[in-house]
Amino acid sequence: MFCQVAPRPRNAEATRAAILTAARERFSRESYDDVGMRDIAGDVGVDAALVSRYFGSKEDLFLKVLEHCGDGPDLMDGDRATFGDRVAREAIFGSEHDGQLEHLLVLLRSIGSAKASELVRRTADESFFGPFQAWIGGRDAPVRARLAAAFIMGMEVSRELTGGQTLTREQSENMHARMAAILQAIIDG
Amino acid sequence: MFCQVAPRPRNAEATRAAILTAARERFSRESYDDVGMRDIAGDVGVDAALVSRYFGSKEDLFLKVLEHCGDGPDLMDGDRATFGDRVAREAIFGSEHDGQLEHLLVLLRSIGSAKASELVRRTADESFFGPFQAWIGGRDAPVRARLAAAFIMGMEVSRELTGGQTLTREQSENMHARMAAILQAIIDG
DNA sequence: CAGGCTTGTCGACGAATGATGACATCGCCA
DNA sequence: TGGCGATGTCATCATTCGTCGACAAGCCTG
Repeated sequence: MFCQVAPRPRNAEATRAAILTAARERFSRESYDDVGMRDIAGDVGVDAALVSRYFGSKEDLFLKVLEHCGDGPDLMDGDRATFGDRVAREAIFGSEHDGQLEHLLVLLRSIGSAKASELVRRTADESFFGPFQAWIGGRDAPVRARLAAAFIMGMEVSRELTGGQTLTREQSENMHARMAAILQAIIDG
Repeated sequence: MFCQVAPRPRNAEATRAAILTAARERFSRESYDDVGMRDIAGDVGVDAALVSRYFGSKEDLFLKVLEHCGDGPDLMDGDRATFGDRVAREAIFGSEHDGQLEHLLVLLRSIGSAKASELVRRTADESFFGPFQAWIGGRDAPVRARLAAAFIMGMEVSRELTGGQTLTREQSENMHARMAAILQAIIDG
């Protein structure tokens, strides 16, 4: 007996959106090089050729994902006085992919890939470093923005590298407090 | 007129060493996926098959590079009281590849690659996080080690992302001072 | 019901990659 | 000097990847 799956209802817009969502999830978990068109298509239950037809090249699709990522919640939304606490909480306790750092995660995953690095750099500049620096403001804003951004990104990298081993609850609280204080100090000038 | 290059003298050990050096330089500039056996062989002026014969698989070669990287100068060599200053100087002013951070650079380049991530994680753990944590010591050493490591790695990532645009001399000095202070504060407890 | 545009699948191509075994060439040693 | 092991090259394979054109199936309109 064959397990015949129900055919996807013919709806171009829905399919397009599903592909984009699947692509975003893939690109936030694996690097540009490791994500294949066939993988994305498989997640949606669609042929790989369709992905190419809807989004052009793989690079175009990746760019669309990067553009779309800016839609989510933003690090800079919220009270400035609690920035350190909020971001540290997200970076340390945040569930893996539903938070404000997903955009950053997509960028970090593919930072090493030669084919994607140009897009990654430009996007990071236009939709992260730039606005962040403007939001920080004050004396030495470019320097402080780089420091804060580096710390945040580094914590993501660290989580990736040491992903397996978790800290105790107490240690996590400790780390959160320290990270929040450092970040807030950078933000405040 | 053909430009006939002098044939490489037949010396297995020298060739092996040259391949390993070329591989280390490649892997510190490009990700695991972007580095091809033919690239490395080309740098040495040798056929790609020879690389396979000397080092087995590409993964084996990458592992050899990771092991060899530990030979260089270490972040933890030197006066503890000037750790922040030293590392910040290297991270901000350091020339690209000859410093103590080259090891870290190799790891960061290939952190996204699925084929290399297992080796990267293990190496980072064994030859960086572990010793670093032990070196830091004192209260909450695991937490402080993670924070310091994250900050250092984040600065490398930041340099990569914003590589094109340089800061003014004054801004760089400013950033160095801030980064050194933060790092030193973490180290000191 | 019939035509036609839309939506999706299938098979294949060309390029690039890591890897392998057969072959050529160098240098040492008897 | 003749031979033999060490050193290096060449051609090639199998696989994977992104992409493309031809074809099939579905849905709406007349």
